[in-house]
Amino acid sequence: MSNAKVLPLLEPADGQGVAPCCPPLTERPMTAKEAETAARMFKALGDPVRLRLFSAVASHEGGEACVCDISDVGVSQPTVSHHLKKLKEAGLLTSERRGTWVYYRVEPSVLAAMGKLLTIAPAVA
Amino acid sequence: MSNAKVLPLLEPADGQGVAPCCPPLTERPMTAKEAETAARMFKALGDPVRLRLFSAVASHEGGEACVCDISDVGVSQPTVSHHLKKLKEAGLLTSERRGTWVYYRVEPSVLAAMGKLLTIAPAVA
DNA sequence: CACCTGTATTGATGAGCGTCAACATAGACA
DNA sequence: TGTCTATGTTGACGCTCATCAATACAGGTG
Repeated sequence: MSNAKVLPLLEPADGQGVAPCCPPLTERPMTAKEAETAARMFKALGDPVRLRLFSAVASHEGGEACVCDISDVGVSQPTVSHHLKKLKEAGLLTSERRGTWVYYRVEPSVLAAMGKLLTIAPAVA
Repeated sequence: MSNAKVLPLLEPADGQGVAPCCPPLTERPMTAKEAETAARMFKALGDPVRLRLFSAVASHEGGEACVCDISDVGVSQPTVSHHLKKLKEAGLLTSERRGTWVYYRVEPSVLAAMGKLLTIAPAVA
């Protein structure tokens, strides 16, 4: 149960498209269901410690990092583990155990989807 | 005290640039202070009701909306007012009273800054 | 002035969250 | 097997938050 897909925030992106959960925030008012989905992602990044952990993973070589590489954020080890779990449950990270260490990696499609959410002009095709 | 700048999330953008609070999440690990700042914005959008309110304002004609236009989100009027205040405190919205009604409008530079935070490739100049 | 509508504030309540110490689990190695 | 390191889980504590009813405030109209 390492890379469990906990939330269907967005489809696995069949070809190369991103298949975001919702249109840009500025395109039309979000429905309740869309907001529920998208808010989970924003909420996951709404904690300073989680944001640092996520940034540490995202900026690490190869887009992945061992827990031991990123756990210097000023909180205890159980708290780090707890936050990484939250990021995983939000669909922002995946994890994989390799020997003694557990490596976390970003879900690039989610990052792109969130970026599109904040797009100003939809630029209709 | 209508358009009070509550948080110095980003500079007023002198020329036309955005002057974001922090580099893209993927560029390098965020510092504690950067994370504190950016997390406030994400946290503000981390509630479904607030996300709907923000989207309603952002997608409304002219980028602004009267409270009466967007308060149909399934919660009481005081709760709507409370969430709009939170969005304002996070620097995502500004408000202005015009006669009987209060109009909220998005801070476009903040939207752009958040979008840049989620940029995948920094595309070094 | 009084009255009405739109919006904000107050105070209370219950749920959720961030944090830690203690403990548990997984894998490597001898 | 036992032991060590890395990571996850449990349980508890205090704090924050989302929500509402009641109330207050602002501005318009009569």
